[in-house]
Amino acid sequence: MAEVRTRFAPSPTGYMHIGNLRTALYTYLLAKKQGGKFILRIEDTDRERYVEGAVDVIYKTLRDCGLNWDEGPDVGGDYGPYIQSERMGMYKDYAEELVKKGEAYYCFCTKERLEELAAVQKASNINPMYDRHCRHLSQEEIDKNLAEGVPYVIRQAIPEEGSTTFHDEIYGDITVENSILDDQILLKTDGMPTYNFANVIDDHTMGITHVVRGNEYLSSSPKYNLLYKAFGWEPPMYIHVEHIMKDAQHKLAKRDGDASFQDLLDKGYMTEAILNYILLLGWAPKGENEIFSLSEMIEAFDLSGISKSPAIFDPAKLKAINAHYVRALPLDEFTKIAEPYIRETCKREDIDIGLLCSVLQPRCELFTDIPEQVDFIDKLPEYSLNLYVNKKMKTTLETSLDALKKILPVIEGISEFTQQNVHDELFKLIGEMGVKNGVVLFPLRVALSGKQFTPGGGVELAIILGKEDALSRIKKGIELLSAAI
RNA sequence: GGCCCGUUGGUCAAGUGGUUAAGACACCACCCUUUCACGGUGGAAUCGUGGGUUCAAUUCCCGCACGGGUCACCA
Repeated sequence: MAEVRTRFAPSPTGYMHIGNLRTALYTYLLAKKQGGKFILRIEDTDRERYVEGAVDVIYKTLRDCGLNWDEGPDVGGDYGPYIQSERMGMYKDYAEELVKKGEAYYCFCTKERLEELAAVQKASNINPMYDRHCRHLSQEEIDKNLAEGVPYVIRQAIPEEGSTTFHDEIYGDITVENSILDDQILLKTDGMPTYNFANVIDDHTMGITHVVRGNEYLSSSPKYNLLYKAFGWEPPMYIHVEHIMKDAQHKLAKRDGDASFQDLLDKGYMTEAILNYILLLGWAPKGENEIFSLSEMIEAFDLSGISKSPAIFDPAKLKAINAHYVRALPLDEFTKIAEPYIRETCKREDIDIGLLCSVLQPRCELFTDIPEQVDFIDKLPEYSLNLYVNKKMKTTLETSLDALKKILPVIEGISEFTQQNVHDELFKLIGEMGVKNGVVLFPLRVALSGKQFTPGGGVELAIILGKEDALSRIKKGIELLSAAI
């Protein structure tokens, strides 16, 4: 079997939708799984939509994700150029070849006539389709128009009868009647190919064997097949993938705020987690494992796992996967990434970042949550005394006050303020008091942080804050509780 | 509207002509614990609907409903 060649062919919009990224991922995996080539082609035939710097967004996203291409605009290859606008010369020739074969024809219809036609069809409840007015023009008329420089397009001559079947690897054989297929435009008035035409030419001339693309192309695939047939070419294998939805009836769209790779990055998700999650959105592994590195994905990926129905994007699951990756990070790496987030709200220089990170990591799902988690360190927030009351711990305002009063001299008495010493002394106190750990440690944690949830327990917080600050916060707690009781 | 595609717990989903219908996330309970989290154990929760075929249908066929896609000189 010939070498597998797949391609990712985005148009440069400056925005990488995660649905597109997922398509790129599947395309990449499909090629790599079979030791084939993954090709990047930029489809920029729409000049009006050109966005400065958009190609770089594509490069950067793909590279960050590790989806490195074997051939492409910047790395070259034997099938270039890899930017559609640089391949302009060839499309016209191919279109004219089709005209000669009788598989396509010149159309001189004006925009006005087309609009009128569409209006009439719509009014009479007929499906809007080109009426093939120019399909039967005499050669004299055609030559005359051409000679006079009348603007024209080239349209595909769809067979007037019969049906067309194409095969999709996910959906199987799909058959449609030719009578419902429009004589679509192949070459525009400006000489540029339409997407549908350029795609076929490019895929064929680049030797693409498998086409992975969004489900929206399912309906136009018969026309693609007819085009391949008209040229006498072998069509590629088609793999159509369903959309990623925001909910049951809406696709995940730009305005939803988390539709692009960059949006997700901005929200604090890790690249590996995003890639891992989108892999699972529309593809199911054979085993029970759901966590995959890129190389593991290549190993595990197969077409049979691709879903036929749309998948709803679930931020909760993404977050869970992200948490998995955060926890799997070596501590020093976690620290490196977490520090800037910590510094957003915690400016104190005298704290032990290493200790803070070691307790923070298991409680961190998203890096962007960190600023809020550590904001109590610089300044004790105002807090509700209700925090001291915990049914399960059996703590009340009274027991908390009592505990804090007993903790105070113990902390004061520790000369070498280390985690070990603080731990030992407090547990000695707990032993003397004959109570459960929580009765002492729970109020301590509250007094030190003023928060319900904290990175670490009372001992760790005391060390992070330092003896002096810890003492003043305990005193503050005693003061508040005394006043309330 | 025509045509095409789809429909298994709240979400992602595996799977089968006879199964206790996997697993993950979320949820609930309990355990562990220095709170929360992490970890562990357990729980609740699913085959859209109506017909047919069959000894047997979630699985095969048809209709219906619902959802999506598409019908551009956009890609």
